[in-house]
Amino acid sequence: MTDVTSAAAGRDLPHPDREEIRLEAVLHALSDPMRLRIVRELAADGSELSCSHFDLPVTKSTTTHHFRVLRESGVVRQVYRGTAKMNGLRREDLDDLFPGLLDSLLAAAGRQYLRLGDRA
Amino acid sequence: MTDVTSAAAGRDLPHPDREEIRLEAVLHALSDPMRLRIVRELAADGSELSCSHFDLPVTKSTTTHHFRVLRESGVVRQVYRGTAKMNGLRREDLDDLFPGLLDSLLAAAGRQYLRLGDRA
DNA sequence: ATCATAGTACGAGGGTTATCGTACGAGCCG
DNA sequence: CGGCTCGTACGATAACCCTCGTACTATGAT
Repeated sequence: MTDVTSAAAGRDLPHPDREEIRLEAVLHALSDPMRLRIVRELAADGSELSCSHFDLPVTKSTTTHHFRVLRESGVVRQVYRGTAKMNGLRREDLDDLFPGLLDSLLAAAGRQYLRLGDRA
Repeated sequence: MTDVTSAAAGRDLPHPDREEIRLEAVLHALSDPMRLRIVRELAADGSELSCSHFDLPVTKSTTTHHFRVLRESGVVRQVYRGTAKMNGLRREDLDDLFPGLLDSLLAAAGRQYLRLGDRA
């Protein structure tokens, strides 16, 4: 049986409630190039992605660290599914708290990418 | 004679060119509560304000530090006028680089203020 | 010239961050 | 079971950041 909602989905991780999300924390999370890149890919894809889907130029431990920062700041929602940990943007929560902000940020990041390319 | 454009206006400070402004640096600058507060006041007022106009709960040296971060990230433009140092938001530059971002950011900050009040 | 005001420079303290490496745990597959 | 992959935990390191105090410069007013 492969019920996604069963306990087989794995232990769950601490997330801030919507009301606990702070703008400063979100901006800090997004001020790191690696994390901004993760969020951009997440937004481009639209669905949930595993941590290992991202091919980042850092080690596994560092990757874990960045995803934790994103989760604890309220930017992403993380769920275990089997051995994989799936990551999804908390679009609804963020749009509710800060209407238009996420889209502006993604647009700004996209523009800068077009302007400067990959060079960090 | 009180010509504002004369050399009497004082030495000038290094600012990043518009094209050099990086989103990550802007987000980092705005992720500090003190600096976010400064930017909010600056936006609310609309005109240039001196450093000493702000009544921040930190020392003068720390205030100097925060304004430098804001200037070096391209968020504000600083100009000496007599003994005062005037600060203005770089609205045009930011709007050109990242259309809508500053307004979204300010709106988000305003919303959070209404929601949570002053308590940092 | 004297003094007050606005801000700077420098150095230090204490905290946080990004990064790594190695060792470990938890699900899956043969 | 045994091994593979995914991700975690922990410790270490080096860099960075916010804050302060003290000493200093520069401009304007008396």
